[in-house]
Amino acid sequence: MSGAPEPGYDPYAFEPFAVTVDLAVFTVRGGALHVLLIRRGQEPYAGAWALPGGFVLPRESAETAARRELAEETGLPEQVVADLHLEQLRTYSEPDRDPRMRVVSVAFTALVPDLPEPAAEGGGDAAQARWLPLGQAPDLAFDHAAILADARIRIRSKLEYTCLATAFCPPEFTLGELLAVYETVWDTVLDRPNFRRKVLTTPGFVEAVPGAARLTGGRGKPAALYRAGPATALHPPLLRPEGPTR
Amino acid sequence: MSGAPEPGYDPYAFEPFAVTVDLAVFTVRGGALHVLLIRRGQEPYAGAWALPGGFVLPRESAETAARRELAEETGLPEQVVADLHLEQLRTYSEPDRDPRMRVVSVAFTALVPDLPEPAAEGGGDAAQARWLPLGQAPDLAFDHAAILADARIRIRSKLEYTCLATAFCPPEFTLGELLAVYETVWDTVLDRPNFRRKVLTTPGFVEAVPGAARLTGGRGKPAALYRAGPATALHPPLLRPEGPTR
DNA sequence: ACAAAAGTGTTGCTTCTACACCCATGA
DNA sequence: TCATGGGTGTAGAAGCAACACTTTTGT
Repeated sequence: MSGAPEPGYDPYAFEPFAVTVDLAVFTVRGGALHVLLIRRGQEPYAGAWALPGGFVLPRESAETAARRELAEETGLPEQVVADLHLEQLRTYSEPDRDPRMRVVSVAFTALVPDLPEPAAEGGGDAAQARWLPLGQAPDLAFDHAAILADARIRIRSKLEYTCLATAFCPPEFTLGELLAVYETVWDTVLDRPNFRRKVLTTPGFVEAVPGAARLTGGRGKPAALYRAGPATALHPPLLRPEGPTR
Repeated sequence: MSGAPEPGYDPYAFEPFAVTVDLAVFTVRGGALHVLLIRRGQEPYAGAWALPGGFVLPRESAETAARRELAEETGLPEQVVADLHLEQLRTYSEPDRDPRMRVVSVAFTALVPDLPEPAAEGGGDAAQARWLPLGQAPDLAFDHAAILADARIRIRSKLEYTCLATAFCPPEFTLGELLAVYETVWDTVLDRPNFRRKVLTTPGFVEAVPGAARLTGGRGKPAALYRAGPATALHPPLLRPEGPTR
């Protein structure tokens, strides 16, 4: 930024802006990508579904506000919210995106493992918080449908060149579970042996948990367990097939 | 966002936020990456260099404000500003990033071809606008050094998997010029024949201008001319070498 | 003739893809 | 013993890196 408002630095010289945060929090559950939504308890859009979020307080950064609102509005466990990897998506600033007043919203994306349904009784304004599958997402308040669409595009391409997919998995996971994350988010079918090799030969993507194994589908050979490794980028990337394979 | 301020919708109920935009506009000139900076004419940081930018007006989106401020503060040609590809970098919202008041800033990145020095006399608050090489960038006002660093990281990786490099080139360019863009931004040396093949075999990256050729260094064989093609993504990507080759 | 820059060809290596096949477990 | 999911092997194709070599211009 640069330059001051012409009359000087009077903070009240302009029509004020409100600054909010919105969160697109995703998880993979039962072969479908789900997003965490709340049902609004107040006007405008009372009763409609919306992304969790809310106003940034005077002494907060957007990141801090995002974490606070997520904890308040959804029943996500304390620890999950604290450790969450939040990533800025972009900022939405169209003048009429909120009917009340001028509201600029900083949108974030986050990925979490499949968790139990959040406590139905969130605090704050949210009457209800639920995971809903993207395929049958209801109409959303404000411009949240657009934000959600942008967030989905972002995470789809992020899986290609980052190690973020492990964020969808519990602390210890099988390669089959990791594969399912990719297949679900990309809506494709990947070759299991090749996927396996790619993941294991990328240094730092995953680390084996020695000796550990787990049965997944009830049947079949128990699968070895892995933890997320220290790597964050995927070089070279894991490209998704172009044609819709599914 | 969701939920209203507790007392209702009174826009003045909270300490107001100001919303600004900041722009990191890059060009490649003489083998060095340059950024467009202005010298501030007012307090705070009067006399210091800063990224161009300014306040978002009540009826503007951040994108509109960015374009307007860029036109006002720097002498960039009308047409260049209108056609510019602006991309949001991220939003900076630390509470004390501006000493005057609470200011949240939406940062943008843009790439332009090597242009003549902007008119020294920008309008608005900017006393002066200049291209400065990144290597010898001065201290910047506010948190602009951090924004600039983030922007640089972003464009470096964007060259890998998008066709954005052509935005640094004039409408018609040689492959040698495009190569120079990559080598400058990445600070590496690339193999010319391999680079050439990669660019030409990526559908839609560049289009040949039939029959056209241009002498570049004064000497040597005239180079064929190309235009930017319709493609925007680079699949598969053009990965930069890891070790600092230069 | 020489230097400089553009452009072509070739070879070997690495990576990816497709698919066949074996292993461990529950029903 | 069969179905199911985990895991290994391999041959062909594709892509990439390195480098030798040809072409066209100005001096």
